[in-house]
Amino acid sequence: MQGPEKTGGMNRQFPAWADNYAEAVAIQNSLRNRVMVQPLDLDSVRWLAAADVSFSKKDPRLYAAVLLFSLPDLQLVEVCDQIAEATFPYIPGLLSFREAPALLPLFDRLSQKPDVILVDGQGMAHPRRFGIASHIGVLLDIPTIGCAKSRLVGTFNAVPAVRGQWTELVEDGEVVGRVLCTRDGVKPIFLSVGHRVDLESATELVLKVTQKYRLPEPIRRAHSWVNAMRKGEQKCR
DNA sequence: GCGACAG
DNA sequence: ATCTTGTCGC
Repeated sequence: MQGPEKTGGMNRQFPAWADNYAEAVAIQNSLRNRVMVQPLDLDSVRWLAAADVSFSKKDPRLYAAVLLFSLPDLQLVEVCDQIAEATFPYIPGLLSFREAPALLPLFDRLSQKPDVILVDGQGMAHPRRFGIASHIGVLLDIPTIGCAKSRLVGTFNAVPAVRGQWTELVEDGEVVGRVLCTRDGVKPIFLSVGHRVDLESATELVLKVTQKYRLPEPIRRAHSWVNAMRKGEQKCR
């Protein structure tokens, strides 16, 4: 008799996704070339979405939500959420295989197609230039921006704690993102291209939707929403 | 072999 | 990310 199999931490079936590390990496390598880096006309952005996932250390359930905001008023106009079973573990570099399956279905339920999506994680600032923001962007073919709270890869010079200041995030001689200070006196966030945007457009848009706090308002609200879901609260607004 | 390591 | 209590500061 054997105890629980330790095959590397991976779980069972995952239809359109992956069953193991090697397969997941192969999928990333096959999709990475679809990423488009190009300017995004911010004046044409009417609908902006933010996606996030929360979970407990205990149960394997994922609390996922996509919030839709109107611009330039930045008002929350719609929320689509769901509780899904986690079928893939968290592995640095493979975050999308854990969280994206729970988020993608939610976009189909939105009444408006987002002009851009803010994702809590990296875009091209990733070992294979294909973080969760890029993955979601390519699969939906919608512009996406990676907004992470910490670094996955790359080196950078310290950023002055002044709103709007930024330094380049570099890996292997490539500029993979920006370390951006969104508010005076706060730690910077890690911005990177997800899909169909460039760093200039991403920086401008993120600063535009970052008001009183360190994180962009849509990301904050999404984070708050999924956390409330997990705690079984009703305070959503 | 030893660290690093989005969420 | 989550698990946790108080605590320092505007």
